[in-house]
Amino acid sequence: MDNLNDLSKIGVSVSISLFCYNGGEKKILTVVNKKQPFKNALTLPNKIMKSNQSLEDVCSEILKENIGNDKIYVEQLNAFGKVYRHPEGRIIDISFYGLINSEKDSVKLNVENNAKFVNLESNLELAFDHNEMIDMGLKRIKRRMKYRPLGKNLLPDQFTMKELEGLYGSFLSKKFDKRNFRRRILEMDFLREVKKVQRNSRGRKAILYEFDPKKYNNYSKTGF
Amino acid sequence: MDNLNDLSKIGVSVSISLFCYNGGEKKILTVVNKKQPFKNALTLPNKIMKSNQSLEDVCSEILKENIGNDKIYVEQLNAFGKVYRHPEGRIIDISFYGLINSEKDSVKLNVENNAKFVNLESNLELAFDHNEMIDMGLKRIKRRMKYRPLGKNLLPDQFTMKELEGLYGSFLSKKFDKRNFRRRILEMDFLREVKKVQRNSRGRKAILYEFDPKKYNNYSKTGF
DNA sequence: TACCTTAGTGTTTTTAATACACTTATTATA
DNA sequence: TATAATAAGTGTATTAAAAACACTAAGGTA
Repeated sequence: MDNLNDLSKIGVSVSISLFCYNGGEKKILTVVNKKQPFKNALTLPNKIMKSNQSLEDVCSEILKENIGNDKIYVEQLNAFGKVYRHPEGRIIDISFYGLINSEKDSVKLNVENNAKFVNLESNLELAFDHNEMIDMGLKRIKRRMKYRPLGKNLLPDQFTMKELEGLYGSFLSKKFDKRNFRRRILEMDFLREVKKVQRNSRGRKAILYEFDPKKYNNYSKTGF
Repeated sequence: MDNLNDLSKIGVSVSISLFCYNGGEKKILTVVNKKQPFKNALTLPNKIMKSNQSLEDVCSEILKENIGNDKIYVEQLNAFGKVYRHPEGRIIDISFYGLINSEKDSVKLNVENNAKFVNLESNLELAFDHNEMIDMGLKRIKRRMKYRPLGKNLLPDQFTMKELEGLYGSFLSKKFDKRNFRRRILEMDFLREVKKVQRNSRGRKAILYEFDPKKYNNYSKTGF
């Protein structure tokens, strides 16, 4: 790379679409942009990569900075490299998505950055090409959950079948038949019963489940 | 990006795993590396990105340089960003894969680069993390062909059902039952009959098919 | 204790996937 | 020119998976 300096007027940034699912709602972590031309616009948390860092290092940094916790499941999505995608210069972005449960995972939102989880509604508008990144993240999750288990990172440690069904229904935009859903999930055999609890003020107690870590991880790697 | 210059001692390269399928064999385009420490080793064709280029522009450049034709189907695979992945400096690579049919698509192999298609055998060893890239490409193709049609870019314009079956069998490492395969493919309804031809020195004539471009493209976008 | 609310359960029907073997068309050659 | 050899093409029965569907059980409240 004799001429790396000439060629390297390209900055590399990493951004994360950090999804969370709370109270039946899909949310995403946003920060407020500090610079013109998108000053005060919402963006995905992101950071310029430094030459001594790996992509995962930058993810860690972004997560620590914005939620004070980098023990979060992330996966690479896509590189965004259009020439004029960033108004301040030539910056390509390697986009990741992550999954979090904001009760179970410790989260200290960075006040300075105005970090917050906002509802994933269709009218949510982020600066740059960040909407595209979210869409890609959602698509990836949708596809992934058809052949791998999902929930460990998005749900609390223990949950009812109805809550799991709600999660699947929410991400797949689909209403499940609860009998068929329950049967299919239980056949996959990665859940174990914990106990029964009252989930609502009245009505029958629901069975609480948790993921069997070994089985969950196996399926997570190899798919069904 | 006040400090883009400090931070930007990261080079960005693009590489392509260009797959081709000829005579029942999967092949991949390789070039011979010219610099130490991997001098003379086989690598994937790749190029440093310049700041006025998009990722796709670099792909075009790589393709033109090595096969003299950039009208090739490519899709982004993954960014590779380990700190020491490249011995000459800090370079992250955005890896693409592509599909080509070397009869139908015009190909002028770059002699200077020693560009050639080599058989995809398990003992093929490339420099850098390029084997990882190929593996990822193959996995992606495998997954993709389960819910989208495949073949348009890898087969000649007209082909027999047996040839299509061979392609699927080769990429999925699976032997198909020819009756079931034929039924499934024809039900998907993206092929049309052209005529019958003698494919071998003897035996019954085979039906030649071609892809119906509209239907193929629809399924290609939306999946089955 | 009756009634309202929520959780949990089985069976039937439909659809998709798999397994399986012979017939037809054509060429080579006896 | 008949026949043996080769390759292409075809249909049905079985099995497995997905979808449709409605009642019973448990607990709280009035």
